[in-house]
Amino acid sequence: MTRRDDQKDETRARLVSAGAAIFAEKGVDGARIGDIAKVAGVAMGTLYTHFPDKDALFDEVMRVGKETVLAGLELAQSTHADREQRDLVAMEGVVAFAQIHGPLFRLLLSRGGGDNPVRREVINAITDIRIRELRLGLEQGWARQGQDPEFTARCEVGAVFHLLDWWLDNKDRIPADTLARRLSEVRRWGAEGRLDEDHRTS
Amino acid sequence: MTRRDDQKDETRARLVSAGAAIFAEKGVDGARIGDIAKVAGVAMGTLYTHFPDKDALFDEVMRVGKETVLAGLELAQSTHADREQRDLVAMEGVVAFAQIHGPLFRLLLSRGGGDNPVRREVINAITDIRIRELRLGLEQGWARQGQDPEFTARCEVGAVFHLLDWWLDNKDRIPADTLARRLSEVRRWGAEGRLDEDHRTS
Amino acid sequence: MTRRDDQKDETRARLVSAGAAIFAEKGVDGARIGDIAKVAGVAMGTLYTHFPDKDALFDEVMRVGKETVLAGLELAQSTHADREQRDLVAMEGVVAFAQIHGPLFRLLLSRGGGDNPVRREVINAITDIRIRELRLGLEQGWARQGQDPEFTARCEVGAVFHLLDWWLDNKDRIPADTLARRLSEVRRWGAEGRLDEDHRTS
Amino acid sequence: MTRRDDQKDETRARLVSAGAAIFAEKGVDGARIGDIAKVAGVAMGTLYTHFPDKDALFDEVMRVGKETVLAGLELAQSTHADREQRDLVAMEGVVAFAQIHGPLFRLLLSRGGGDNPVRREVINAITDIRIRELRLGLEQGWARQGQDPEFTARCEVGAVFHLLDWWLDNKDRIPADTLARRLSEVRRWGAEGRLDEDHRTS
DNA sequence: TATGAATGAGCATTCATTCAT
DNA sequence: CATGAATGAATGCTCATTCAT
Repeated sequence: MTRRDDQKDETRARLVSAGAAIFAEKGVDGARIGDIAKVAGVAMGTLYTHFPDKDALFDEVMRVGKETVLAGLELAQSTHADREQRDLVAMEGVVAFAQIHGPLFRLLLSRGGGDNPVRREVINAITDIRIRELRLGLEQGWARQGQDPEFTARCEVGAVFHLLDWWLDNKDRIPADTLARRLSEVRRWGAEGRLDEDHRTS
Repeated sequence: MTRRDDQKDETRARLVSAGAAIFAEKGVDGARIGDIAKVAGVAMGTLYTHFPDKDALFDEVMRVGKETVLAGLELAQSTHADREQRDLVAMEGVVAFAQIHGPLFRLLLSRGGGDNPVRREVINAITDIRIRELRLGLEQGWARQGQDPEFTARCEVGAVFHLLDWWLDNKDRIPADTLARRLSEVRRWGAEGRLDEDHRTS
Repeated sequence: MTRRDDQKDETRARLVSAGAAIFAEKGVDGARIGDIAKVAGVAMGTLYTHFPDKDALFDEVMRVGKETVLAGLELAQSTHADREQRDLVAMEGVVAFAQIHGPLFRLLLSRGGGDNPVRREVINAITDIRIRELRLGLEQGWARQGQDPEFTARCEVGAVFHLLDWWLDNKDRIPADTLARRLSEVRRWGAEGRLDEDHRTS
Repeated sequence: MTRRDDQKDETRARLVSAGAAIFAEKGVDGARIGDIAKVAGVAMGTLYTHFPDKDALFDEVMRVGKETVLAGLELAQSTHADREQRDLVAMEGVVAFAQIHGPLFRLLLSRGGGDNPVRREVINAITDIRIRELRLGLEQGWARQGQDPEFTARCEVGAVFHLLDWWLDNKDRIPADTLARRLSEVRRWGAEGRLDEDHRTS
């Protein structure tokens, strides 16, 4: 890869990043190409040497966001053998993502972005991971019997994302690590019907 | 109130209704004044004899939506003396609202509408009602001890709205009354830590 | 004439008066029918029961203004036998008109009103009166010999109207009666080439 | 300054020029952006890459007009040492300006343009130049004693501009050079109270 | 490839005029 | 006749997209 290709990729990445910021703040229809270019530090025309039009940039922003989120989740899944630890790490990961990429988090996972299909894909992917876990739990006996794994999973996802959305505007109310711990407790209570002594909310 | 004033109010109401439909479908920036006028069955100029501009119509749509939602909730609160019954009626009400005003529900309560302050007001108002209930429950002993009422309430609200949002695209999966029952179970489990035998999910 | 006709004429007169004010302030294109109706204290539709359209109202405003100005001038002409007295009265009349109908004065006689034909008619009528006087003066020997009456008349008219226009924004600089006296001196100097001792500027 | 910047300036200049023509003909409110763009030979949107809105273009038209007029006047002032010659050159200059930029002349100096502040600035600037000359004349003895320089100057300006305005519609009545000569005679008579033999109107 | 001036279709908004009451 | 809500053509302005440099 030549220096020129590097620069091209760099410019493209900055456009995607700027697009994420502006799309997240204003929505697709509210976003201005000129604003995105300005934030990216390039001329408006440059955007069109990398993407055919506004919608293509938006799609790319969503695609990159999706990959980032799913990669993070996969990492959290693969890290620990212990279930409770793994859950906690997963929640810490999602809290960190929300903290770092606030607007992108909202675009992808809470509100914003409207009916975008990629948004559904991400949420479904996350939900499916949890559904599989819960099914395994029912088999292995650690999951609360009688529950519908899909229903439980969607409740969890809704609760977690809604709380993170609220937290983004109220970060001073709860520290990030406390929030992650509480979220993993919520999930355990919903999934297993018990709270581990060590992590019980004081 | 003369016949003429009646007609004026009627026209205004049709504009708000049409605005709700179009704004909910396309968002503020995506909505076209011409589409709203067409749906309302009036000329484009008519909109401007009732509202100074597009944003003012949007604000009014949100305001009316907020009042409708809160009025329905208050009604559900005041109806039954028995807590479980009251909860079920409340969930039936919110399911019915989502079913009838699908797009408006999303605009006000799930995604869409972006950062609108009225949206926050509605969600906070609903959350506050639940927080007060939970505090009462802690005093009266029926609520699960050790919980943070605000945290529980936000989890519930997130779970319920997320599920309703999902259900709007998957109505064939669960009948409305079953959904309402399950939602009230979710809330009971989260708040009280028990499930009544009669309503346990099969 | 019945009471109803009286009222009709009254309404019409108020529309013309309001039109004069708004047209003078904003010009024909800048004037808003709604503003004129508001100033006249009637509904917008009422305007159209008296005049076919905006231009017709403007024409009427100009026509009435022209008649008022010319009637005042004719009055001043016919009042006094003595030439100097007559001139002074004429200037006093035009100063009074500018003072009372400031905006209308500008519309008709100085700036504003654009290329309106009535405006030209008024100015030409006023100029013609003076041209006839000057021709008489050349015959009778009191007018400065060698002058072109038309040229002199136009200079006088331009000077007088320009000064009045300036005075309207600077009424505190010169009292109305002093202004009228000075204007008649200017005209005498231009026409006769002499200043009467009694009226010389102090 | 690159070729590209040159083109941008060229476009801007054409917009100002076209704006002058259309504004002068129709007034600010009567002017159509589409007409200005058509005359300038550019697309409507181009106007907005150079000026924020219609009023800003109008302001620029007036500003450029003011500079042009004042530059011409200054040039005439500085050219000749002899007072009578200088006056004649000044009048020839203003007649030429009216002849070449007829509508702009009216916009800036006679009627049109309404209450525009730049219009006042130009007229006041021109008047002030003459006031200073007359004060000098009173000191040096060549000006008619007993006059108020400000009053005289305003009369002159009014007379000259009114005659030029009339002349624009009646160019066949008087040749341009004769007009300039007569205007300078008018000014000399008003200011000095004498007419030079050589230039006396035949 | 990068630029940004130019483009022009698209849109929100205005406002003279109409007409049912 | 008076009213003012409704009308819709006209207009100013926006902004995604193009293209000459």
